[in-house]
Amino acid sequence: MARPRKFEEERAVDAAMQAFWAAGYEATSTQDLCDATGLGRSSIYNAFKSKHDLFERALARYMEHKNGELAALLDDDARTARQRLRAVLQRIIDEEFTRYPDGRGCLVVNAAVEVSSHDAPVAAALERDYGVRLEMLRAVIESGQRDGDIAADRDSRTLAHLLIAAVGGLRVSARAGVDRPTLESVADATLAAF
Amino acid sequence: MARPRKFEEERAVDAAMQAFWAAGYEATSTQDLCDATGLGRSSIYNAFKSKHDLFERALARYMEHKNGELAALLDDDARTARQRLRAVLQRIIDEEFTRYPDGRGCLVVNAAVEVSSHDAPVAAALERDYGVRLEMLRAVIESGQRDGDIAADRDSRTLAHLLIAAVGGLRVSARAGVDRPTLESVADATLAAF
DNA sequence: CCAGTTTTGAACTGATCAATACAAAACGGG
DNA sequence: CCCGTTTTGTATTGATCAGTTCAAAACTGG
Repeated sequence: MARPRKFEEERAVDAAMQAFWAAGYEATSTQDLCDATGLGRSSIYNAFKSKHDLFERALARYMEHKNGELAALLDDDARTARQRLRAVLQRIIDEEFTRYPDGRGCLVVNAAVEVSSHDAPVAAALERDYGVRLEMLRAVIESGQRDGDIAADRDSRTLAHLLIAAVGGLRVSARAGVDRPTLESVADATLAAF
Repeated sequence: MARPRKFEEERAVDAAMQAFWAAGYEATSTQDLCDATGLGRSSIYNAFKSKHDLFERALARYMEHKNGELAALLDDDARTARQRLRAVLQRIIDEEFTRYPDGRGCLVVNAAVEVSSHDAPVAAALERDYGVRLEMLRAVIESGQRDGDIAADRDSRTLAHLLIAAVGGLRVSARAGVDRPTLESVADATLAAF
């Protein structure tokens, strides 16, 4: 064959993801991507078509990772459906204030706001990802409705959409400077709609 | 004195606001600002310190305008408090799908997500603006509680925070591709928490 | 150890970035 | 009408932008 690649493509995508996540798409230069990945420009442009292509890969990887975390949160058999939904909201708050205290937020939300309207492939990826999360949440909500934990007369799809919107709302509010105890009371109040 | 300015500063800020709103802060170049305002570079840099300064002015103007619209919506004496809150959510949906069908969304949300974490003065402006909206909504919610329209045992501040979060959530969901009827049912479901 | 293929680093592309320099043009008070 | 001030258009700054070129280095199957 030939000379093997010295880096793992996944590691590079991970590093690029961190860069895009921390600074946004436009504000991340190709030089930033070289620094973040530790690769030269040739290596990056050899492995990926363009900055945009690398962003799509980074976004897809983020979605994969975060949806795995969401599935794990929703799989907790020790909790009621309602408690699981509350745990999802709590996770968002923990991310915004503890896990990522630098204010980077969520790459999916950032991409939806910063790039989706100017970028059809990214918009399509976001729409697909939304559908995945919707189905995960709908399944949990319906199980809660069977258990009598969540009002059975409400449309489970609508409630799933509502929970996703609540996640987005918490994230935007956190970026606007709302403090943690306030967001926790907002999360509690949100569940009153379920 | 001397030669008078041929343009009105407010008009220039308005035009810049449109540009930032449509494309985002990073993606708007100073040339774009010249094109949008119809001014030369010298005129812009003579009237404003920098691109960043012009952005702050544009953001402030946006907030002023939008908060005026919000006040008008909340002042409708013919509606109950709950109906006014629903009208606020409906306005967001109408903006996202009808008024601004190009997907530009809300400049405040865009700024919160794209720039606030890297930009202290913008973050401070967003925080102040949040406080203004919070007080307007809290006043309406408390009047609804006096009328028996909104459950009086809930904390009015928390409900106001919740409504602002709902606005942010609707906007993010709209950017992620959720359709209009779905968002309207989400808006209805949100009010079940009040 | 060599032929053939791929990766890599460094230099470089033209374009565009935000911002400035400077002089000519345009004005108002006297 | 003209002096002093401000605005404006043009040209330009050095830096950085995303992306390419190209040859040397690195590797593997034979």
